[in-house]
Amino acid sequence: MLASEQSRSMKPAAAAGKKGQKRARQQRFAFVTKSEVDHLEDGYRWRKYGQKAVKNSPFPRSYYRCTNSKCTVKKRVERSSEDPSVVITTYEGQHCHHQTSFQRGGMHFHGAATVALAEQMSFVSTQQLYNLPPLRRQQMNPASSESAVSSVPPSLQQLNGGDELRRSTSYSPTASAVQTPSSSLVPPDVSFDMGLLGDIVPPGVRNG
DNA sequence: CGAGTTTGACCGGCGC
DNA sequence: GCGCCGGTCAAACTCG
Repeated sequence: MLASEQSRSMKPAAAAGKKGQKRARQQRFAFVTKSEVDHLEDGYRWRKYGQKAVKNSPFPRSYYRCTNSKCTVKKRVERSSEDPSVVITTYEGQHCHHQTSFQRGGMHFHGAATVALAEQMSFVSTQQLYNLPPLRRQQMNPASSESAVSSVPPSLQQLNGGDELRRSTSYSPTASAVQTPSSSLVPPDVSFDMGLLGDIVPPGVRNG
């Protein structure tokens, strides 16, 4: 019986393979989205492959993967311990394909905007977003957690509940002191060629 | 029947 | 060296 358990021999480097270059290869960007649902419809198909309870938050963290075998994009979804209505979504990697399901009538395109935005920002030097100091999970006092929430621009907290996404969507450095102005949400350097957004989000909505 | 979700167990790295 | 924690896989279960 135990043999079956041993037969697992899971993939090395797969489990917490944070061996410097082993990971940290794909671009990552975190979002702070004000939403009641964890799983935001972004036009892509995600498959949940794990869920874990984290220390900083009473809410579990969900791990999603793109159903596309060619796509190695991963998504981490967790709620803010301070604001249960705030969902922190961390994307890792880039989609090598277009949205898979658009015919879904119930799709909330605001989520699509989120990801589209993410893709656009993906080449904004993710490292900049993750410019956080070498603070592991040690001194992760609740205060640090607040820092993450604090990084949320006031515009987020003032959302009324209708058109929140376009303003609540903001990449957060995750517990970092790197305060990024909302205006940076759409850096002028980035060619917002209406790539995905233009396809998903109406011009009016993109009015950052 | 297939795809997706759920849950438990395990690994690997890091901190102390 | 040990313990803790995050991250991933795999099998089982559920729903369409």
